[in-house]
Amino acid sequence: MKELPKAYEPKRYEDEIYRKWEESGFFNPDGLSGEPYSIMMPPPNVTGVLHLGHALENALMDTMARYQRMRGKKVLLVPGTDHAALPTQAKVEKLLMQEGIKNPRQELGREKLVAKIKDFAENSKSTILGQIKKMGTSCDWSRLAYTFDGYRSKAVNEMFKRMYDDGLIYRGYRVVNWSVKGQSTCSDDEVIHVERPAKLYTFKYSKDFPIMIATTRPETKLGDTAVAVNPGDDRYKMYIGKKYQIDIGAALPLQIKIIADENVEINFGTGALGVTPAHSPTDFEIYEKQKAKDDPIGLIPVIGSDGLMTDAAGINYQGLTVEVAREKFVAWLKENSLLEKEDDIIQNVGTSDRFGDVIEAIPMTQWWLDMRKEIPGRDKSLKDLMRLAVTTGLNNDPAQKVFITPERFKKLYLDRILNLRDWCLSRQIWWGHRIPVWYCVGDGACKIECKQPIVTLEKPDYCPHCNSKNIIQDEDTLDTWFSSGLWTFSTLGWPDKTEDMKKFHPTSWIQMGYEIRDLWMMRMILMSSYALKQIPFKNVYFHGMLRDESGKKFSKSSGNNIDPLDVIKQYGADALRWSVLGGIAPGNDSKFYEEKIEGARNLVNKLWNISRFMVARISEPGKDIVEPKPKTLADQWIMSRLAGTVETVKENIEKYNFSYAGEALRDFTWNDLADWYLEIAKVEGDKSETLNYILNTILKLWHPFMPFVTEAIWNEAYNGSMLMVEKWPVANQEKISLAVEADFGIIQKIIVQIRNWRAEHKIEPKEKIKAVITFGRDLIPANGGVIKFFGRLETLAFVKKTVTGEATDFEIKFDCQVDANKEMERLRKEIAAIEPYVASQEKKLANEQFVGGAPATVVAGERKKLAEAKEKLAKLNEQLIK
RNA sequence: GGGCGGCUAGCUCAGUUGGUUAGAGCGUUACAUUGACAUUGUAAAGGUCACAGGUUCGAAUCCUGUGCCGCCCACCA
Repeated sequence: MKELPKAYEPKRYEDEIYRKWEESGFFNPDGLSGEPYSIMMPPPNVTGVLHLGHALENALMDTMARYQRMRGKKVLLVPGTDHAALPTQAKVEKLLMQEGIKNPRQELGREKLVAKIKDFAENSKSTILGQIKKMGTSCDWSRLAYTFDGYRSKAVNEMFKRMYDDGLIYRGYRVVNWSVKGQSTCSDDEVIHVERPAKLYTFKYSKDFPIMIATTRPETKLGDTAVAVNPGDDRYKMYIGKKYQIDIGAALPLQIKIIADENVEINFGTGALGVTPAHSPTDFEIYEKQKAKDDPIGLIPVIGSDGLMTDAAGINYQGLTVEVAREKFVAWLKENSLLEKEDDIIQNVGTSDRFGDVIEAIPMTQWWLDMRKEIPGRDKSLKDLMRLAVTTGLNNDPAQKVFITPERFKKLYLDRILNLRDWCLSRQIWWGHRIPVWYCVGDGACKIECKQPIVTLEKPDYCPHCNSKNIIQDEDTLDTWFSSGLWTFSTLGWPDKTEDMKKFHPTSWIQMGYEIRDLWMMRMILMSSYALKQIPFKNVYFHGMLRDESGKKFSKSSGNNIDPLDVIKQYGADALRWSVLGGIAPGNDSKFYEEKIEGARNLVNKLWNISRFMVARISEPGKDIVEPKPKTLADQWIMSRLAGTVETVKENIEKYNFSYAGEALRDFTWNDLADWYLEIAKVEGDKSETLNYILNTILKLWHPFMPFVTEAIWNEAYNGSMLMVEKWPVANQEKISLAVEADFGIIQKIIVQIRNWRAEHKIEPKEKIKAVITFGRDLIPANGGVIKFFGRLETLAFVKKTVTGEATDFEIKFDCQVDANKEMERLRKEIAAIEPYVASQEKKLANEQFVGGAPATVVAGERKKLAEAKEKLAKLNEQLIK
């Protein structure tokens, strides 16, 4: 027997326990046997510290990892961090600007700025890793990965080269999403659409121009080269093919060609679209289409990468910001009576998710990944692979199919890839994987071939064509998601053919927030399907977002930020884990607030205290014990409930219903075990074996959810061994007995009735009363001791029922001074509650359609219910008359 | 414009293929307090399951429509 402190103090145990786990070597799968089970941690960005969302992710991953480890799997959970190219550079630049460095890129230059970012990244990396440990996450630190370390860089270059050699990566002059503030491109996924009021201007290029057009961006009209109309539009048909030369103030007169395009809607606006190929992705597509049709139109960039109007915009506009140029151009239209009208509208404007400024569409030469092109020798495009991975499975192999939880996200994913355009890979920021492409800037002796980019894994010494040593690397870096897309296998040593690759890929399960579905899941599927012909993971689970009490996202800017470390400090890691996991459903957001953490802390403490109680009553604690033989109904009952709980917990973890699994376990622990069985143990006595068995089992069940407190108790109770690698309990199905549970339910009902009666008659809890129970079944007197104890009865007598009614029936009479009026009132209240029910049951059973239509078992059940209710009612009426 | 999710007790949420008198936690109220635990116990109050139709013997659950809240996608100039 042991004396444990009254309350669980997480601080006393957590760090030491984590150290013991780490030292045990069981975080590393090499020390485990069994079937491999792998989870890759979504690497947190090295932009700062972990927030609550990460706490949720760690709780989810670790619960799964610990469960699987105890199930006897060879579990690998790889920790890591993401260099998060653009977000990190944006963040550090912002900090530097706050320190007074106005233009960090100009003032520091590439090398120094990258060094600063690296410092910052390394710093936040170590903070983050420390936080992951605090959460109790059982990951293999020997396989720690970073998207920007040597191994991962090697994988990135390899992937780029393979894709380039396959003709999927190309360099092309196209319209990109350009952030003027960030001085970089971004992908379509990083553009956030924001609704803003805007003006829609309807105007003509000149007095004799036959068609009106409308626009929200008048200043770009200085670069128009065509007007597109629907070929079926009778108003404009006759103009198709005609060319007009007009002067609206641009450097050169505009050459406007009237062209036909099916996508122009006749009924929208003026039914004509002013085409600005340089500054609209749609118009650029028209430009390309026209080129393909051998009926080319021009392309005039009038906005530069600095966000100012270019020379091509004309002497009156060049150097102006777009806003000023817009006003000026509109003024000019008005002066020349070309403006038909201006309407106020709400417009969706694309903004940069990191820099926040409005995204300009600007044509540039960039690196692209082709989504639609057939992969050499595979008869499929990347887009096809991405689709097949979730539908039939890659190569029609069901083993190569990704299962998505919740299922509705599968449809969203498929819809998304349907509209996928080529992925712009290159970024002009400096923090990130430099594109593995080199150019010969030769010594004048260059050949034409020297203009070709050289794509190699490492810097070549010579130009392969002219042998010049004058070779420079592409200035640009890769989209950060390119390296994240490789995560499931770059973490396992790819492109080398490692043992880990063989064992752990495809990975078993991954979890992530739904907000990065398009950014990350899609690209992992793309990369893995392409390079390995394997899916990256067999199962993917999407969690929702944690919000505060009023439904707002947690963020520093809205001042509602909660630091997981503070929560751990105050309540412990187990409480934090439980509070983020409680009440969540796959794919749904959930709310997080103080009371939830308190509730979790109370639960942790409750578990601690029932364990204390049990440990004190176990004469020979031992972890290798056989199932005890039940001696009483209560024993049978608790064993049945325990077995049922083992089953429920397992089933629900495997269906990713973490919340439900936990609730079932809580329900058993608190309501069945603590409130009933442990109380019974006080009267029935001699429960050592059973208590040992129960404690043993529930600690294992609780471990994935609350690793620290369970390990602490385990160590106190069964010192020497480690709970983390104990075998997960197997439900003894034979012990699950509905009959036993129903029988015990009768005893509970009797006790509740006595308690109620006492409460209603305001009988002091201390006061012992006498009672007589008329019973129909022997199990009632057999549990007399329990009833007497719970009901605080002085004496309890039993009378066997003479008339046989319902088998479960019992009646309690109290020998005690009570207020007769109160008793009448109580009886009336009870009668009033039952009467309507009896009436509705009678009506239901009188309904021939119900009796005829419903299954016999249902009808029989309803009949029984009616009989019981009627009997109870009769008895109450009888008592009332007395 | 298209789509998705939510609407169940004061609050946060369960409710698994339609079948007890719709549940839990928190909060509230009353009572208790040397007991493994006040980070506790016992009990009570509290719900037209957003609304309107429909299918069915029977609907919180299935179908249709409406409303409100939240989110995602889209090149509507």
